[in-house]
Amino acid sequence: MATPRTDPLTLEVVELIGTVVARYYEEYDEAAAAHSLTGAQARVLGLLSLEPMPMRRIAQKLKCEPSNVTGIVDRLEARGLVERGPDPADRRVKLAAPTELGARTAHQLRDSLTFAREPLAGLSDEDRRMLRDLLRRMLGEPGPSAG
Amino acid sequence: MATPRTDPLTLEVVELIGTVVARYYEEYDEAAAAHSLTGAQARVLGLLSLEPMPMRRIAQKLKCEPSNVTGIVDRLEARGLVERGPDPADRRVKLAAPTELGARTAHQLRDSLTFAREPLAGLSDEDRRMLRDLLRRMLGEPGPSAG
DNA sequence: AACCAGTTACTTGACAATATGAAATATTTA
DNA sequence: TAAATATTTCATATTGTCAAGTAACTGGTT
Repeated sequence: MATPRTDPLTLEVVELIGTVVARYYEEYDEAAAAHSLTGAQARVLGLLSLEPMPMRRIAQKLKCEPSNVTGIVDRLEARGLVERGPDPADRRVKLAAPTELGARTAHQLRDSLTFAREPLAGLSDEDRRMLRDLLRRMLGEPGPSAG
Repeated sequence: MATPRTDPLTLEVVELIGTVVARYYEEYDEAAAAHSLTGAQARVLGLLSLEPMPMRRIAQKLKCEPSNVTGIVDRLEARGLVERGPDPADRRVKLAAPTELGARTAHQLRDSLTFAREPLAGLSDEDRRMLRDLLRRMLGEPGPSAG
């Protein structure tokens, strides 16, 4: 296990990633707050705006207990952003889906995530491609060349 | 406002960063849980292991209300990981510092953050330098060439 | 020096949101 | 029928905000 724990270059990259993570969360919560949503609520609403899904799957995506999702969806439903409907294939399951208002809110939320866009605007296309490839390799994703 | 919201390359990089963020938090919380610490507790302990500081400064670093820090440090103190001491220069201030056990725990925690190291191990030195420079520019940091 | 107003640091209390885990209900599956 | 699954409810802990309270510092005045 000769992992290079003290390699200064690695440490610096780790710290930079930590900064990226912190700023990402900060901006995400700010954007959510601008719509009077908590971070968790915004995340669930964003998930559902891509695709309605059962409560259990939300819990899996969020990596939390299903009982926790009940409360979050309750609050979103109370605000008219999400609706619970039956699953025709399984009467135990409840499918959560955004209302029209919820879909609009999710769209606005996505638009207001400036962090993603603005700093990247400072990079050239070439830079962005490079960054994409490095992140892909870091995450162990195959990338299109392997597909 | 001609922000390129739909530029596919930008969107992909944004999504990759989102994945990095998610994995970072996941591993951080796992590492913390392995020491029976919550994420917030681990973050505060990590902060203090770099440098003891007043309660207020912890709140600033965490971007939360000082009253919140009181509870987190209370719990860390109850477990013998952190101690509150007086600030000789200002008797209103309480300096939080890790105990020896706390310092050891923080060190182990840092060591178990494999996400930081392992994926980076898949990158060459050249790659890491490139990633560092791109992240730096993305974050609007000057970098050493400007220092 | 003493005093007083305003500010600052921290804590406490009330409350909401998030999170877990155990137990209950309804439904599906074998 | 028995076991497993999806969801909810309840008890409880943590995290977070805000308002109020206490202690201590600061600056300006005598």
